[in-house]
Amino acid sequence: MLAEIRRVIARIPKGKVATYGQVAEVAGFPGSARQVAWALQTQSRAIPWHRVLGAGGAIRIPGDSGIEQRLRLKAEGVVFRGEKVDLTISGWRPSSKKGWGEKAEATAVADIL
DNA sequence: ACTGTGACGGGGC
DNA sequence: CGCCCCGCCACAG
Repeated sequence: MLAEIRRVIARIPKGKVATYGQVAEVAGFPGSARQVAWALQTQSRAIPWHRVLGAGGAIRIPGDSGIEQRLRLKAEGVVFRGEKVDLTISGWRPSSKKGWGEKAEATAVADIL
């Protein structure tokens, strides 16, 4: 479980973000968003933790880490609309077939921090 | 085995 | 917006 979740998060391209629920679903555990959050707390040092947000593009991390997350995301070009991220622009669309979807996918893993 | 706790999410009001 | 409730699941007591 932890491994799958970690793999999915590692695929999120720089400049894009995914939600806890989305990660859980793609990882094969639909409905288990909490486990994604749990995974992040223990694995945060090995994956792009800052690219995972709550539903609607909201930062759910309390305290300074939340501030840090916002800074990191802005730094990589993620578009904010108020306190939340504009998912229609910066939301990650896994293996979207065509259209105005995603281009990079392999660009992610390398640039973690 | 049982209960409480969340970096969660969706639905209803 | 905010609040409540319910489903979810690994983990700590």
